[in-house]
Amino acid sequence: MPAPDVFSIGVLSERSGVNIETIRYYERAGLLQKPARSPGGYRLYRTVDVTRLCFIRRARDLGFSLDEIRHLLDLADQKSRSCRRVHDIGLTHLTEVRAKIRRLRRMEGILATMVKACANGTMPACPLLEAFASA
Amino acid sequence: MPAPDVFSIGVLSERSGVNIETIRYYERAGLLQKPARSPGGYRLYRTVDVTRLCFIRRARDLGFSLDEIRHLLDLADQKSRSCRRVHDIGLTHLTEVRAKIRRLRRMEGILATMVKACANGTMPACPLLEAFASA
DNA sequence: TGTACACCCTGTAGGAACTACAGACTCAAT
DNA sequence: ATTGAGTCTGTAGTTCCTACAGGGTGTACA
Repeated sequence: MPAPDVFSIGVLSERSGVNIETIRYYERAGLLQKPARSPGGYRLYRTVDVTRLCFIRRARDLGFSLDEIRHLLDLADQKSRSCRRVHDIGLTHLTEVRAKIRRLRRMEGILATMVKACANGTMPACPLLEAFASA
Repeated sequence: MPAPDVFSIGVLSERSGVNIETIRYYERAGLLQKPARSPGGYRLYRTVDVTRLCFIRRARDLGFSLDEIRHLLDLADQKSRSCRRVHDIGLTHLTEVRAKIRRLRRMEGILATMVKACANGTMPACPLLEAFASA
């Protein structure tokens, strides 16, 4: 590895918690820029790539599609030059994020109730399903 | 349709917001019980199926895998007889749900800041990526 | 009664987002 | 110079859907 702040895909995988194969897949899918290469053809990464990959991982875990994440990353990269466009895309995602938070809160409350009741040994009728019937 | 509280897969799809093909897929995958059939072989559903499907849809949207949802549904169905087991599984999911809420909150704050700044016409340096670097 | 026409059936093949090899090459340490 | 872990490309498999094709069902209306 030529420089101390440059590292291999294995190290990137370890630091980001993203599978090596998945990293290469994200590169093919255009979510990560093609990295520099060592003389022997090894991919060379930097800290900024760890940050970006962590973001992708978290966003995926929260149910965003790769397409949505591409949009969010474009926001971060400020590829959409127009402030108006940044505003609009941001607002759309904001609405979605808030809806997800609401639903998770509801799920949280219900799970907490179940867990507490179960700790007491009294299993309540399960309200998990009903909670999502409406919203 | 034999009875008024019994309906076809098309109606179920409409009421739950889940694609017809996906409903059949969930049945194959064992997330939905095999429904009753009309004399001609049509699937017959009831309101309880709408509830269950809505739950699956929401949970998927929140990033849970079908396997995790199976677990949650088992909790709801109380297939896991032991209260201790219900407690443990519930607690695991509760921890996960709370972590998701934390991350979404962070994302919400950042998006809100960006959107507000953009409404003023001043584009800030983007903190979206950094937000997920640590947790 | 028959005949449209929308709906449903099974089965299979595709897409998205990974994941897991195989077979060959690289790199660092000895 | 050699060994062994790590990486390369390419391809094939998995999960979770999604979209037909080709055929049967249900009902409404003439």
